[in-house]
Amino acid sequence: MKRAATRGTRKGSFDRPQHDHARCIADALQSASMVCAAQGVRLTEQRRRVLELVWQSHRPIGAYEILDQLTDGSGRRAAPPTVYRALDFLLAHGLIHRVESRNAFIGCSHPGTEHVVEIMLCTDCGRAAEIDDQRIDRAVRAAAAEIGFRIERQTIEIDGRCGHCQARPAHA
Amino acid sequence: MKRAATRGTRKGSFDRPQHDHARCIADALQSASMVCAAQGVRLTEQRRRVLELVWQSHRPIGAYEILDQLTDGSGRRAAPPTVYRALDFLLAHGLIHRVESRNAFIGCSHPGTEHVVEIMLCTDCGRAAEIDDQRIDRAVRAAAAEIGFRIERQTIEIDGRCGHCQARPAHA
DNA sequence: AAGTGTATTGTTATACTATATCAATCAGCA
DNA sequence: TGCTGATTGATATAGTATAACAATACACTT
Repeated sequence: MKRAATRGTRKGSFDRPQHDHARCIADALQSASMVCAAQGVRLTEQRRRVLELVWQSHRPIGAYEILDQLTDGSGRRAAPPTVYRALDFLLAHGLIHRVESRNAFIGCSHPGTEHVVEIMLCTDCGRAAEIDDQRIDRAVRAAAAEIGFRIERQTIEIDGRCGHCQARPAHA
Repeated sequence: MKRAATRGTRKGSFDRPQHDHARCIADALQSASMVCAAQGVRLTEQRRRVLELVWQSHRPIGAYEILDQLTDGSGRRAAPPTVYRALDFLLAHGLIHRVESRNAFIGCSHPGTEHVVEIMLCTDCGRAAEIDDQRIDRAVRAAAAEIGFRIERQTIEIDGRCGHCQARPAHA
C-alpha cells in the first residue's frame, strides 16, 4: 500500500501539470480500499464516489461542488447531509484533508500513515500539494513545548505560487 | 507603540487567566489608534467598537457574535455587512487576525509590526495566543524553497491545551 | 459657508457552508 | 427469518459571508 500511495501524487511537491492523473485517482481509490479493509470499515459506493470526486483534480473542492456532481443515477441531486456524511467518514479515516482556509477538501497523498498535514496552495493554478516536512513539525513542537502547550492538531496551510506557475506567465 | 503593544498580551504565550484584561483592551485600542494615524486611515467609531468587541476576551469571536452586540445606541442591531466591513478594515491594517479553522477573529498582539501569524488555540479554555516563532517560519520557508514555492501567506493554527488548563481539571 | 468628490455606513436581498432530526433502507449475523 | 446497528434519504434550519445600491458623513476647495 505504501507503494500505491506514493506512485501517484508524490508528497512534498506539485505534480507536473501534464502528469498521468488517471493514475492518481486509481491509486487513491485502491489505497482507500485497503485502508478501509485494514480498519474494518466499509468504503460504500457513496463514499467511493465522493472520494473519486475529491480526487478529480489536485484543486481543493467544496462540499457543494461535490454535491452538484453527485447524482443518483437518474440525475437526481443528493442532499447536503449525504455529501457531508461521506466527507466526515473520509476525514475520520484519513483519506482526505480539510483545507480550512478554503472550506474545501483534498485527497490525502499518503493515507494509512501517521503524518502531520502541511499543505501548500497555489494561488495561480489553484492546486494543492501536501508536504510532510519534519523541520516544520519539529519547530512547531518546540515552540509549543516552550510555553507548555500540548498539541492536539495542526492546521498548516501556505498560500503562494508553485514552481510550475512561476515558470510561465500568470494564469489567464 | 512597541511598548504599548507588549504591555498587554505578551506574544508567544497565554496570559494568566486572572491577568488585567482591561489593560489588554486599552492597549489594543491605543495601538490601533496609532497604527491608523501612521497609515493615514480613519479608525471610525464603528471600527473602534468592533475592535473593542474582538478584544473583549482572548477567545476568537465570530462575526455574528459581534453583530449581536453591536447595537446602534437605540438598541437596533446592525446588519452583517456593517460588521464584515469593519472586520475587513481591521484585517487589512493588521489590527486583527482571522482564525480560519474557526471562522472567527482575534485581536493582533503586536499590530504595526511585520510578522508571520502563528496561533495556538486552547481547546479547553477556548483562548488563543499569537506566537511569533522564527524557527517555524524558517522551517516553512526552507520547505517552500526546496520545491520552488513562493510564499504569499501562511496560515498556521495549532489546537491543543494550554499550560494553565493542563494545571487544573478539564473545563466544566 | 457652500459645493464637491470620496469614504463610510445603511439596507435589503441573497449566496454559500454546515448540521439537526427523524424516517427509510441496507448489511451482517444469531 | 428476524434482529441490530450502520448507512442513506429527506426536510428543515442554522451559521457564515457578500452583492448591490442608497444614504450619509467627512475632508477639502473655493
